[in-house]
Amino acid sequence: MSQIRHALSVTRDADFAAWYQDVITEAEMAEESGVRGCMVIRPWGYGIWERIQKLMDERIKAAGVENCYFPLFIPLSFFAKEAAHVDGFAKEMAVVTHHRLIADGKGGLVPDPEAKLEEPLIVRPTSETVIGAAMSRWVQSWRDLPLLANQWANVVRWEMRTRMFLRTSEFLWQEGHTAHADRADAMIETLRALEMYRSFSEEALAMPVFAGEKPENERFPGAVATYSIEAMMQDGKALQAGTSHYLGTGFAEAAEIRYQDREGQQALCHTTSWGVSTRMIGGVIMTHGDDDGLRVPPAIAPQQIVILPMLREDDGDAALLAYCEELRAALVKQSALGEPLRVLLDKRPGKATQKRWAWVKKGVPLILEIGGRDAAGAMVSVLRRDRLWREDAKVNFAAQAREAFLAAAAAEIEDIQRSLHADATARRDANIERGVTSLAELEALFADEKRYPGWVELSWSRPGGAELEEVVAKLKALKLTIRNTPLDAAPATGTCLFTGQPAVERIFVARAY
RNA sequence: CGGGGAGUAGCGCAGCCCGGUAGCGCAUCUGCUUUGGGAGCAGAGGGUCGCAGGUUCGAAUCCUGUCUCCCCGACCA
Repeated sequence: MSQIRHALSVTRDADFAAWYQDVITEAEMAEESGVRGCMVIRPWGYGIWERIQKLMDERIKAAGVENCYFPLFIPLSFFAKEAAHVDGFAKEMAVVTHHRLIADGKGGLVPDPEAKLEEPLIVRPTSETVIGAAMSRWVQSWRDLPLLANQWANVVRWEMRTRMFLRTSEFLWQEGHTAHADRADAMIETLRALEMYRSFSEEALAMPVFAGEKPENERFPGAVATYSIEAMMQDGKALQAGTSHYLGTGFAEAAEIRYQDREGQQALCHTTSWGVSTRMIGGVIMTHGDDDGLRVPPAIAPQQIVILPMLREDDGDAALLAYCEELRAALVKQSALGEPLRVLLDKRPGKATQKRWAWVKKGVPLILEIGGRDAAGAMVSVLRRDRLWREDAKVNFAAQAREAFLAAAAAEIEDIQRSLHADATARRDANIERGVTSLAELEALFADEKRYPGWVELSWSRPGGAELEEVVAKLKALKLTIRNTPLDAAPATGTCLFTGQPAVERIFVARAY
């Protein structure tokens, strides 16, 4: 087994952070842009994002939410209206202060002091405030509610430390914003969005997650309650992959989103917001990637099957290409996961082996290498990306009769989707410790700096305020954070290992990205 | 924002300490031979050494500033 010559130069075991960077580079997903914290998303990475967009957008629309678009720039005064919101974002904001450049006399350009804006504009870090302003115009009567809006957009947060896809200064996302007549209706929407994210993550990304409520210290600035989906990466750390917030009436008060109820009284709306971003792609890399690069779940793979003709640059190529084209045509008539198969015939010149390793690193689910003998004998040579190596350390090609392969291809694509999800779920569940009942046990578990043991699920008394701050500080000493209170957890048992009070619920505790 | 490391050909790097006019591997191109599983040999092309100043007869190399990236911390829907 050790003779396997992997496609990447860094393994996950040797250096997980370097491996993550290497996958992104080698799979040609994204690259440096030269602008601090901002990345160029290359076709393969953007193709995955387009798949995520398409499948998520269908779910959003199915829930009756309509897409719209709001400005990139937000007047500073809009933002200043909700105090907690300002506090949460003030330190990481890009601000536009001028509208013109002039020559500095040294061959460069500087902002023209004469062209200073009356009121600075901030580049949106999130759009609650602008969308709130629109909602206050759109909502007049109880008949206008609920108001369900979403936008696909880019946002900017000037983070101190950035990592490709996981935390970039600019990122792409969708943000849903809704207004409701009362708390109950808004909570239903908040939890609907959370469940949409949970099922999307499991079904489309094949990434198992726990959906639950964040502790009060982790709430979105200005929110009354914040919910998240949390995924476990292969290094055992947690990734918050999506959030849904119940905002109460605070934002409605700031933006004056009011309606006249059935009794003729003015009332404040209850609002929600929810979003997922390009961070999900980082989650897919760290959930499914291996030492040969990315493995893309078929549901979000820009191409699910790549056909590589073994071109010889001779007279036989024409017949070989005709066979491959005919194979492609037969495949795209089939459907898997509810959509036609996405199949690419890679006719570019070059050696088939080199092209093969490029596709392996990109993680395309099925690779077909077709030579002259396959064409003559009505055969295909099939390589499953999720089962790349044989026991003897050779690449795991399976020679199959063309007809047999065609009959099974769609099922095989669906099997890869299932298999990636099953593997990720098994790995996650094997790395959750549930037997911790005291702080001393928790500390002992994380005592070894070299070996991070994964997540801990434990029971606590859900302290708040100063008492919670103490708990957070104790966990911080172990580099741990509270991820969420899973909605489907077993009932809490015993006493809280932090406060000694009777436990009321279970939480996940983990290191996080 | 603090500490550490780095920026030299498309990619990965050496050269820097001790200034003398640009090098290696992979990739690319050409030719020949191979080729059913990550080919071999020979030859060729490609770089204002991150950027801006300074010192010097001369700077990839020394000095100052600045931008960007990576790691650790702080911060962080």
